[in-house]
Amino acid sequence: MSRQTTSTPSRSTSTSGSRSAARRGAPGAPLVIVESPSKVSTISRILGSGYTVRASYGHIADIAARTDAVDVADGFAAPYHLTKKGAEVVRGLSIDLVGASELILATDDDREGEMIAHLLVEFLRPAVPVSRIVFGSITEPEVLGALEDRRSIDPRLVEAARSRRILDHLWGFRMSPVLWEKVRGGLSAGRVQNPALRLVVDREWERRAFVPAVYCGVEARLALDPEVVATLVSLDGVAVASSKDFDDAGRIAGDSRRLDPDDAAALVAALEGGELTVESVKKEKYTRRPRRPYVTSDLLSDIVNRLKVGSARAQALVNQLYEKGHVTYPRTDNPALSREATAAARAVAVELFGADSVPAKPNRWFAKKGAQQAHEAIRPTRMSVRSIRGLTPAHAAVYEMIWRRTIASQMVDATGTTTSVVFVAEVGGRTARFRAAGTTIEVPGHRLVFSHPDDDVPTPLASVSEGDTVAIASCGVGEHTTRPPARYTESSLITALEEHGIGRPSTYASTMEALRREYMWSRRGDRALLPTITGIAVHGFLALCFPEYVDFEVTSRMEDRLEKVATGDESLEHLLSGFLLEGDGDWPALEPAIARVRAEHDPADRPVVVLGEHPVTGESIILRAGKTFGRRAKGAKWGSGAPYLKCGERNVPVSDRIDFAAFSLEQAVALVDVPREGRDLGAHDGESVLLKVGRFGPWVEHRGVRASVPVDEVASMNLAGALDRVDKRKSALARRVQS
DNA sequence: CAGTGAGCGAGCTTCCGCTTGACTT
Repeated sequence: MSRQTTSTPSRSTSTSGSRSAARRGAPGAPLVIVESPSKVSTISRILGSGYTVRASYGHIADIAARTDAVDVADGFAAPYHLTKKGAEVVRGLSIDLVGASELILATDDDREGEMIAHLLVEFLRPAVPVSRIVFGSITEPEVLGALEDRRSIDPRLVEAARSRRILDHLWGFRMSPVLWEKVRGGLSAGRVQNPALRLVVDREWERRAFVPAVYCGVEARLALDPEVVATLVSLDGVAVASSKDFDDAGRIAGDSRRLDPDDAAALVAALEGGELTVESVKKEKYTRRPRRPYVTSDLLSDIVNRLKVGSARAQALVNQLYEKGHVTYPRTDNPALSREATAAARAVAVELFGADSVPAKPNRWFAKKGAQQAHEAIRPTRMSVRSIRGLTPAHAAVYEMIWRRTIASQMVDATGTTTSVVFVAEVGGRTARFRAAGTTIEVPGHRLVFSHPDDDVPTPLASVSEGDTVAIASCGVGEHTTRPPARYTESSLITALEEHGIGRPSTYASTMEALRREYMWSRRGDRALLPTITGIAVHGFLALCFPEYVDFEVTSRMEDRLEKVATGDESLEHLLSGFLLEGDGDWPALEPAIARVRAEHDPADRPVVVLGEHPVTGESIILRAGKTFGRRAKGAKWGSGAPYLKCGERNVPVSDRIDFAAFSLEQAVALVDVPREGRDLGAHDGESVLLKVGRFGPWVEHRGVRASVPVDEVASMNLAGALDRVDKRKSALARRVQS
């Protein structure tokens, strides 16, 4: 949804008169402006009645959402206009400013906060003295201390923010139209979404190319207490291949060898009822630090995984806890805890688990390079409060996660011992070595409070010594298959973006929604993200024509350059000119690249994939993204824009949402072989059953009832199968009529 | 994202980053 920008006042004008009296602060009192209204009451309480505290509600102004918003010829000038909401905010603040003795800008301590402060001055035009203060957390010492540490707005930081804003605008508003021209109307490109899409699409190609390897292994259950399962690791000194030894093509990558099934069977037969000798016992210290206190990406991931909700809902849950004052600021990239919070978390741990549960020197956590660090980690505001009455179960669960994670972060490492035992057996003239490993945790430390699905599960190993012989309780051959890399979920995608420093805590959830518009989807009840055919086509196009602009490192390079702007070592114009016009060490010039692609790239050369040849006609079958049709604002389409299969002269539509990794030549042939007018599967009740292929995929029809057919069932679809689908559809329709 | 299934017509789409509401069920 695009934001309207206007500086004309609208509605609530009639009430502004009466509001002004109520709103105006104490005469002669300084006006303090923060970004978020939920900070207002706390800061008000700290400052007392001598100050008026108000909020800007985030950004109040923006550059226009139009391609011509930036005047390149005029040194990349891009005027900021009040947004619709910003105009209302500014109107209210001007009233608050009447009679104020001074204006104190207390927006967040980061680049965007500096820009908001700057824009407030630009649009409020105060006649009183203006100063800028920052505080890391809303505590009395920090806030009062900040008042003693006034500064002016940093114009370089503002310039860095402006550079970021304009660069993103140029990128998005110049590259998107190339997609409309070369791929399909309505599509979008941008600094954050390009690499995010790449992650999802690359993973899909990996899965498509993945060749599972089938291999067998031998496992021996040993008569120990607790029972130990030892795995065959080598035969006659040659390593036996296991899942980690195979690459994505199903080949063995290292020196190991696939175990021959006959060898395995012979070995099992020989070992049955026998024993293994302990060849070596190796003990290593096991240590795991606590996880860092929550930053937005970690917390969203954990909520999405544990509560099975989308990232937007996850973000809303945290926001609501914050708005009620239960947790600190919910959008942060900084895992650091304040000194007070650290002490409070330690005190809670000591009270619950004793003095030994915290390290002598408090654990400290640091933000990654490039992080904005305007806030501390997400933590309970009152550390001793373990649960809060009156919350919904979802809110309570999120609060408890935050509480646990915070306390755990201040506790001692989990330590223990990892024991690895090698067993040997000489059977039938062959030397078989087995291995078993186990971990015992002696000091659980932080694990007492916070557990994570990725935590190691303790697996105590029975005590054995070198030279011991151990009876084999049972022995067997196991057949295993390697698995392709997992698809991303919103949770893991957000984590990956955060690791690359791409996107900001305030935008992760909306980035997911933006990508779901055209580029990715998930099946009902499944969180795995699949790229659409459009998404695969767009990424393919971008990777081919603008390889530097799908790079995971572009954002971090941009951040380095913005840092130079912030320190005064580079000008906005120099940075943007390099980015758009001339190119420099960090990026090729965007505009010439676009001109080249416009002139040289033929949309006809953009198959998504050549699936292979039709076994009968010999023609190649090609999957293509939809034609360059536009889409009306209200959703009605100009052209179908749907992807299609091309086989000779014939075009067959395919759903944008198919399982691309599994989409095979056989499936494509089955689709292409369905005639345009449909295939008659036979008659039932005097009327024929028809199989057709439409733009939402294949479907069958009988007596006006239509039911869709999964792509992988087209080849084998017959009269009985079609009637079955039609019947199911009929009863689904009937149920719907009832309710 | 349930459950659709045209083939005309010639003007729309788009970025990232701050922050809450005012809608309905």
